Amino acid sequence: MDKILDIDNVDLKIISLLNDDAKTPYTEIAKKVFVSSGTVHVRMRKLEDMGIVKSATLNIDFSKLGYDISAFLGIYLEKSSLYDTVIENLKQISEVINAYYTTGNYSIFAKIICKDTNHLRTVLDNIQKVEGIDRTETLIVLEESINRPIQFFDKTGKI
Amino acid sequence: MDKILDIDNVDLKIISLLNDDAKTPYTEIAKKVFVSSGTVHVRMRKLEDMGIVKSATLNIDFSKLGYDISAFLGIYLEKSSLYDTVIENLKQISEVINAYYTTGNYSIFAKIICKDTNHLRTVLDNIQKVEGIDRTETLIVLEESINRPIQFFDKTGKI
DNA sequence: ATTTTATTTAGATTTAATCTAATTTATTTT
DNA sequence: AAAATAAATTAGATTAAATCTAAATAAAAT
Repeated sequence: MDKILDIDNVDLKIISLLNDDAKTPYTEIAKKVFVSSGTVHVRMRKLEDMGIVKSATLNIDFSKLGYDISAFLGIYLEKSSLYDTVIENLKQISEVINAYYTTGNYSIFAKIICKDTNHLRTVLDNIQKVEGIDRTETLIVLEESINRPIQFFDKTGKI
Repeated sequence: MDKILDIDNVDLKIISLLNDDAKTPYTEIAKKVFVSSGTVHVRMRKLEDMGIVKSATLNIDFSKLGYDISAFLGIYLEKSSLYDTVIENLKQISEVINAYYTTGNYSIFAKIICKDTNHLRTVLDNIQKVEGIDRTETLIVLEESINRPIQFFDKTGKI
């Protein structure tokens, strides 16, 4: 039984609306989806139980909090078998907020957030020190031009 | 007047707790921060007014919704002056959920989410068709090993 | 020291979340 | 196709939280 079959347009519409603003009351979601608020509750509990909706988080403007630099890091390992241990070490560095195993030249692809260039320098130093990391390439984010949630479609168009 | 000076550890602690679970009732946040729930409200309104907290969104397991492939794209432009118009065109492609202006070799660095390899193929085709794009490099995400919110620190340690 | 200003709080009111039982809708069986 | 069963949805009641207001406290300025 395919999980995706258990998901209908009501579910997707609810996810879509809450993705725009996770604090929207279920009563309001209910009106927009043309069901009762009870149904919204039931559907959301189902989505949470299925692990589809994992949590709700804030969308924060980090630069306004003094975290002015975010950057992507392409990390080259000495041996790709070191992946797991390097990831464990990167978890110890709190500025690393994402890390991925990707196809392409990099062994690990990561995202970091820092306060300023000095902070960035320190973080890069700490990352270079991690056993098994050969070298890194840094892509500093100068502008975020698109940042939006996924949009769902069915045969009839946007949900 | 520096905005960051208006933010104290109470604010950061509130942001930190709500970042873990944006649906946590303010009454519960209040207990953990040792202030009244009214104060949590006031602080959150301040943070929203200052544009620091922009919104709350869901953390969704896209693979369970049938979106099995996410990928980063390094995009090379014919001329870097085409940045703005290319971004406008990328906004029309709903699978593009992030796009950045970054240092490094790429003119644009983007993230896309697709259902399967067929869908990825279509999306890549559509992106290649965008006027001004020279070529792209695709980094397909095979595993997300770290995904967490930023952690705040002051002189005394983690907030 | 006194006034002014800002922040926090307790308590009241409004609003929403959650639960339950009943109804409706859909599915299966005969 | 009709009856029986199962599943989903709803209205309404209860519980809990958000929001507002006015008073109290604390901080800053004169």
